[in-house]
Amino acid sequence: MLLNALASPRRREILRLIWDEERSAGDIRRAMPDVTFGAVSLQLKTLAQAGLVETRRDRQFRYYRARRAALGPMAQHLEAMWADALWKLKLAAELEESRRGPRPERRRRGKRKD
Amino acid sequence: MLLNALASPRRREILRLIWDEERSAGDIRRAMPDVTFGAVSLQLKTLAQAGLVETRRDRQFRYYRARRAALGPMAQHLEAMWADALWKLKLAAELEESRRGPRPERRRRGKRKD
DNA sequence: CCTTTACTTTAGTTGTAACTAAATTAGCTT
DNA sequence: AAGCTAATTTAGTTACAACTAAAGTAAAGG
Repeated sequence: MLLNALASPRRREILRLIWDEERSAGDIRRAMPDVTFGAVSLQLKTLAQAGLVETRRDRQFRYYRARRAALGPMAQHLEAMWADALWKLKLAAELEESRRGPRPERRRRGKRKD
Repeated sequence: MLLNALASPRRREILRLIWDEERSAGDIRRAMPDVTFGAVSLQLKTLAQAGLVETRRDRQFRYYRARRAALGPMAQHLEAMWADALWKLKLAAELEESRRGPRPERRRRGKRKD
């Protein structure tokens, strides 16, 4: 659901990254080092289910881009928010608030099935 | 926060009730018998904190009314949702889904402080 | 084949939003 | 004053969204 998808500051942060140009999932993750790749992937899935992003696959990469048309009147609202310097601080505060365990992801080193 | 306040189907249901005319808290509660008075009051508080409702006090009653202006472009979006018959079914489904224990409120019968 | 890279999915944890029951506050009536 | 009624607030419960770690999938390159 549109309103539900936009209620999360994390998802709005992602949406903003892919507002003007598509980016790969890894690219998006690199822009938000406080969460794991899995977390970003799940949020992208939520956005996709809400119809707010479009996906393109190329080789081993998946590219995401915001579907502005699907946002209707909210597109303007979001852009206004992002343009407002005060809002930038609010977003930072919101993210800080919802960041409870920012430990780094461990490196995988081959399979360990037992 | 606007988007956050609108993300809850329960709050949108309340907002809709007080869209065209003010209603007392008890009146609102009577329109949603599946939750307690306390639950409605807390949601009204959330809406008030987001600046989405205005309150008026008269004798022992508190009247609430939607502040459409505060909703900006979302006002239209909400009205469009409510006008759409399909959306009515979706709202019903959402509420049904989030209704986990619709037991009636017990009658108070004097204080028991022990 | 095996390993690495890119990403998704699953299983399990945790913080918080939405709720209930009870206590509380406040106004009205007798 | 006591006893209503209207509504809020508090304390505690529960469901769920957001996360992590690990496993799984898939493509590229040795």
